[in-house]
Amino acid sequence: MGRASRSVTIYDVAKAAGVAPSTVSRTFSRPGRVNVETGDRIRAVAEELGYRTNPQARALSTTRTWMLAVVLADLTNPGFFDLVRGAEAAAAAADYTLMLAETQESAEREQEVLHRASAGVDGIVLTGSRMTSGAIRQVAKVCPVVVVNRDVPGVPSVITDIAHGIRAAAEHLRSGGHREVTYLAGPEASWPDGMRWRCLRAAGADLRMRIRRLGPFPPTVNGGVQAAAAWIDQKELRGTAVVAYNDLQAIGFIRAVLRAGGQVPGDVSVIGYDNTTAAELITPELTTVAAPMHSIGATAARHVLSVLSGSRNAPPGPMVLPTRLVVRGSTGPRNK
Amino acid sequence: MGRASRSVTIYDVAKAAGVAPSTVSRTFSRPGRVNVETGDRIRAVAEELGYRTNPQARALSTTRTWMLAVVLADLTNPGFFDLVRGAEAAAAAADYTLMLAETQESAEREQEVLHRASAGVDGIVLTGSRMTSGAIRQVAKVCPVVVVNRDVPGVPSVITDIAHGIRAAAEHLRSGGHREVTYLAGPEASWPDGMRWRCLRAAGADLRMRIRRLGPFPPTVNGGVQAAAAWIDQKELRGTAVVAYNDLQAIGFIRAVLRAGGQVPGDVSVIGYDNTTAAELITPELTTVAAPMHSIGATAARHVLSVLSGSRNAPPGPMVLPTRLVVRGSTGPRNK
DNA sequence: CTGAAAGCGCTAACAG
DNA sequence: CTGTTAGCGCTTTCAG
Repeated sequence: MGRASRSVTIYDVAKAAGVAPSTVSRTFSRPGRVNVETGDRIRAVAEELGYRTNPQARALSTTRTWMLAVVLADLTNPGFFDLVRGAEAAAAAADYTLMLAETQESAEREQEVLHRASAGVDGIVLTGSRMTSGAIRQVAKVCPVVVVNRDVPGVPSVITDIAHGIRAAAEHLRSGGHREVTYLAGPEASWPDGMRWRCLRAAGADLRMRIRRLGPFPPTVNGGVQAAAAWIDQKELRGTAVVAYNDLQAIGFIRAVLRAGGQVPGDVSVIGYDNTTAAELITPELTTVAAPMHSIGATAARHVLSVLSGSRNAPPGPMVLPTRLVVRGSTGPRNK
Repeated sequence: MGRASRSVTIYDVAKAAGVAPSTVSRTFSRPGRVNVETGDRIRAVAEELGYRTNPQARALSTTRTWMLAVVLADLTNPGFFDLVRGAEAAAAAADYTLMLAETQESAEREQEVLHRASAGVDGIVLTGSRMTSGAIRQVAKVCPVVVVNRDVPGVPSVITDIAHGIRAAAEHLRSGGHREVTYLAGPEASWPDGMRWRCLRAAGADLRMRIRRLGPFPPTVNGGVQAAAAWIDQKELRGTAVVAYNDLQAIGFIRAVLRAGGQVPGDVSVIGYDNTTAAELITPELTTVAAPMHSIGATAARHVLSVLSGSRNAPPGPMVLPTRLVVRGSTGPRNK
């Protein structure tokens, strides 16, 4: 016999209100199916007694926890804020509570987190995953999952139009006269990294630009600093423009170049990815590819919710949202 | 009768392993109290069947959810990252899972979030609260709470040595020859805001500096921009130094001043608060007061946990952690 | 519309 | 060490 600490239950309320427990239960779970007067009385008594419905007990009999998990690789990455808020908004609209978990870029931690979460939430929005597609499909079997920024066949996902954003970036550089651009690679297990690289290559081929790749480097300011060191080492091969895996990396790169006496965009034009708030903070301000993070989060959450409510029409492929290039001061015409 | 969707339960495992359900239960909740061979067999069978212990059911009989909530005002505020990670580390060490909730600076939302969370988690770390002390005490009655960055009599809390940090800031300015400093106020319901202001006043009185207050302004980059406009309007009264509510505000302030043609620190020295990563990103780099956010989070979480495990010795007052001034390029000698 | 009763999956006495 | 037996608080048939 579990010796739970006493709190106010439907039984207490029922006794105080002179009705059956099931009526109290209905009052809170199916308000329509109870006499409105009785309902009011019960609610009043409940309020007075300080009754709080116990979500665990409810979940036990309904298998619904009314919780959604958003699991992400790195809390620190500003790109996620709006995503989280979008998801939160969509969840709240459906009376769901959001739970956030960070995996710190570790596939192992991610596995563990997912394992835990999947038992306690109704659905999962998985972003920045470092796990294999197989492992993700596995999780998706146990608990509805929507993957963000990655295409995992068989699992619903929402991604952005990377090809378009990268193409716009390449065209922008091309129109500034740049013909040799270096891509600073992000984490190896990152799907968007591979995608950005391929798209940039394709755009380069199309626009007759030479594209080189450097890295991988961590997706952080410090990673960008490392990248700059490597880039500087390249001497004559380095070209006149750089597209970084993300804003943080681009910022680190710019700072390191400036510190080494270089000029941005004088010596090198730099483009980031994500359009985080930091992009506007630095000098020069960062040209970057922007995605509608809020919508992404909202779309993903809404889709998990729709699966939960039994919608059987799995979309044929990933849902794709648009990107756009935001031109600022870190890019300029070629200068040599 | 709740018609829960079938998943693997201890009964299934028990049958397959030829033991009583309670033995299976023990295997997972009290591994010590079961024959190691039997335990191994059960674990093997469980693994094979894909058994997952149901946290809701467990919580129902133990009243322990093994979840901690960290509720914070603004996800975007970089100061929180390390706090969250510290809390996460402490929680993980005790086998607890962290759940994050954002209140977006709204007391109403906060109330609501707390209401929800308190029913589903074992304890709460409450940071950046905008609620009244009374309301917080109320919540604390229902569910163990540790408040961060605020002193709420009767509720355990961890705060930082604001007086020390602000005093160091004032001394630093004073030694640069500054005698008139303006404090840019943060949100009105913010406890640290009031505290910083009072400490700065006190330090000013002590060091014979004149302290003025401007605001309140939002604790954001944009708030800093607004603050700069107000500050510039002050004309002769504005003094030669500014202490902002936080880094974001300080950054906005600096940018706006630079944009208006002013010099930093030439015309005005600026000090932030929090030592967020952005402080190092901007030009000039920001002088700021740093607090050990990771420790704060860890301390808070550990304390909630200790209350949960029945430690009855409530600390007499808030636990206070040290602060220090990080001097960078946004402050310099007085120049007029 | 309301009451009675049977679980949801797990834990915790209590015997043996 | 293991089996038996009551529940934890809530939902949901099934009667009335």
